This record gives sequence, C-alpha cells and structure tokens, in this order.
Amino acid sequence: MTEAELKSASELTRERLIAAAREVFSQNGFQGATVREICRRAEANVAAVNYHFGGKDGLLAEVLNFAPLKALQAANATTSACPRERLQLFIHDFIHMLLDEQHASLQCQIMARELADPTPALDQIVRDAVAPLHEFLGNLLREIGGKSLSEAQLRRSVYSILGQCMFYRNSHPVLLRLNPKLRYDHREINAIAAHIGEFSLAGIAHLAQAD
Amino acid sequence: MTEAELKSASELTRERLIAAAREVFSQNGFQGATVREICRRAEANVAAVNYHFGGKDGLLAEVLNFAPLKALQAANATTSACPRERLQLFIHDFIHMLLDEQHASLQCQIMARELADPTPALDQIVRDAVAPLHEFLGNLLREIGGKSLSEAQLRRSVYSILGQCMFYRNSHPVLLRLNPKLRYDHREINAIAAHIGEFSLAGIAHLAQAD
DNA sequence: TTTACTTTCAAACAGTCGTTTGATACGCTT
DNA sequence: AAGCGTATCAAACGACTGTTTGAAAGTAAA
Repeated sequence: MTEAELKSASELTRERLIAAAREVFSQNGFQGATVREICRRAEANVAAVNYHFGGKDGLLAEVLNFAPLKALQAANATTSACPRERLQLFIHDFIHMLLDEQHASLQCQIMARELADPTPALDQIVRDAVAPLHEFLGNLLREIGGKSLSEAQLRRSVYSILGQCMFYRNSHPVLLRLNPKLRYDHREINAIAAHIGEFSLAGIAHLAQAD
Repeated sequence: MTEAELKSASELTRERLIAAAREVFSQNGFQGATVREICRRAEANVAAVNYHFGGKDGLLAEVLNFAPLKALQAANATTSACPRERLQLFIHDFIHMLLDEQHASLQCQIMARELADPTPALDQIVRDAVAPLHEFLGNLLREIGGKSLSEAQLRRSVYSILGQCMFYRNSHPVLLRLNPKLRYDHREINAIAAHIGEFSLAGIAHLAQAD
C-alpha cells in the first residue's frame, strides 16, 4: 500500500487484529483460539473485536481470504505447459501454500484446519473455495486421464491428490514427533511436491490405461 | 462377556461412561466434548468422571484402545498373500476402521481426530499406535518396491497412502457438503479402498522403476 | 443390626469464555 | 475553543467449563 501513512488509527487496529487473528486461528483453530489472546497480540482492547467485527465469527469471516487460492488456479490455467506439467505446478504451489511458514498464507492454513472441524464459516469456505478447487483439479485430471477415466475414478483421484497434500498439514503434530528434526524449508517442500506429483501421475496413468 | 450379570454397579457405570465418551469424543473431538454431555448420555452424575477416571484426561486415556489397529496389522502379517495383495488388504481394513459407522471402532476415529489437534494423549498415541503403524506400512512397501526405493521415497509413500485414507475421514464434513447423498456404506468403502490400492501400487511401481 | 467402605448425588467452586457496558480519550469540523 | 461522532478502555456480565465437596444412599462383611 502506498497510502499506508493515510490510514486512520482505527484502520490500523483493524489490520493488527486481522493479522493477529490469522496467527492465533492457524495455530489453535477457531475453537481453541480466544479473542483475548488475539487482542493481546494485536495490543488492542478485548472489546475491539466486537466493535470492529461484530464478534469472533465476524473476525473469522474477515480473516478468511481465498484470493491466494484463486490466484494459484488462475496462474496455473494461463500457462502454456502441458497438463501433466500443470498438475505438478499445481501441487507445488498448493503444498507451498499449505506448508511454507515464511511465505505467509495463513488464511489457507486456517481453512485447512476448519475443514475437519465444522465452524460457522464452513459452508462459505466450501462454496467459495473448496468446490471450485475440486472442480479445477477435476478438469485438469480429465485433460491428463482422457475419457477412459470414469467420473468416480476422476473424483477419487482428486481426493487422492488433495489427501496427500493435506496430510502434511493435518498430521504435522504427529510427523514432528516421529521425526523431531523435520523442518518445512524450501528444499523439503519441493521434494514433497515432486513426490506427490510423480506418485499421482503414475496412479492416474494406471487408472486411465486399465480399462 | 459371559459374566455380565456379575458386574457390580460401579463397573457398569464405568462402562457406560466409556461408551458415551467414545461417542462424544469421536463426534466433537477432545476439546469440543464436555464431561456434562458424556455423563448425560451415560445417565451418570457429573462427578462420576472424576471419581472413576480422575478427570477428563484420564477418561480419554481409558477410551483410547489400539487393539483393533494392532489386530489389523497382526492379521495382515500372517496371511500367505503376496505383498501387493497384503497392501490392498491393509488399505481395505484400515479404511473400514476409519469410515465404517456400523462396525464400531470409534477409538480409531477419536485417534484420527486428535492427530491434527494435539491433546494430552498425543504422545501416547504416537508412541503406541502411530509409530508402529508407520513402521509396519514401511516394511510392507519395502517388500513391494524393493531396494531401488530410497528411504525418503519409502517414507513419503507411506505418507501418501495414509494421507489418502485419512482424507475421507478428516474431510468428511466437506465431502458431505459437496455431495449430500454421500454415505459410507460397504459398497462405497470397498470402492474407495480399491481405488487407493490401485492408485498407490501404480505410484510405488513407478518410483521403484524410475531409478 | 451394626459397622465400615464404596458409590452416587445435588450443589457449589474457581476459572475461562465471548460479549456488553458506560465512561473516557481522541480526531475532526465549526 | 467548543461541540460531536468515533474509537478505546477497564470492568463487569452471564454462560459455560472441569473439578471439588460433603452429605446421602447403597453394599457387604461382622
């Protein structure tokens, strides 16, 4: 923003609250997060959340932002690469979005958490983000697998890819205990993405040729 | 139990509490579950949980039971089937354990929930159930993939399979919204297991031959 | 029946939660 | 400087949470 210095104090606290909420929601989930902790990190009063967002629910809705996920799909659709390369690119970008702690896309990490544990915002998340994502990935796999893939095979292959990606996020606490020196740096993330890409392309190729 | 009529009233309330706790924990997670709701379903007093189990944590530890998961691995290891068939059998049994709502193995569904959201019992779960499971699956994949699979490839292939299986449980709320008529009956569960088996065997075969 | 022990119960406790309140301080126009 | 709408604040509210308490009820041996 070039007009950063024009922002009112009110806008600044709003943004501090959103930033803090992204941290706390992504770390503790919606249920586990407390507005007091969010306000403490934002150096704001406890009442600020209700004043600016109408409540904890309103803050969650404001915090969710599907733009990075949309941008990922848009960028992917406009490349000139072949479908198989586009799948590997998608997996690469998606895994980065889910795991990379530096490159803050906490919004998607929050979303990933809420998928398993319904919150007031789950319907919105599914409608605006998850459904389009599944459709996008389905279309991409259709290009790769051709017409020999049944609708059920296509749908389940989408699940297989998303399941592999989400595993690293959802099971992070477990993987850390199994392998304490695990770190999601760029090298590790790229290796994970490459693995899922190869593994899945082989799986799809097999399904497409089998019948 | 043949000595059911011999059980004291105290033992009966203990068992009612455990059964109720399995339901509530598997539906709402450990955080979301309340001892009052558990006691209400068990038709017991609120203080019963503390009297019999020392607290909510103690009840969780008592509720967790890894016997079904161990039995699955033991049965799998003693078949005379080839490694590829054993993998498909494992996936079939594992998916059934995670998804089948009739055949009550709520213990494993509770465990699956807690993997993403650390609770006081996570260390115990990882040590006694998850680590042996990963090792078991790793050994099985080693038999299938041979020596050409690197340790990293082997480990990530284990993650790929578990990730695909867990996806159907962790993303159940989402999948229900995407496809309201989805039901995890035996036909659907068998189809899911067959898909993951084929998909994964192709992926492993590709990794094993690629280098 | 008396005794000693275990189990249940209603009630309350101490703490945290999200939210509300009414007063105070601020930024702005007039 | 006065006035006005906005934003912040400490404090409290009511509704939960897991847990504790002490009395009542039940159980079984002496």
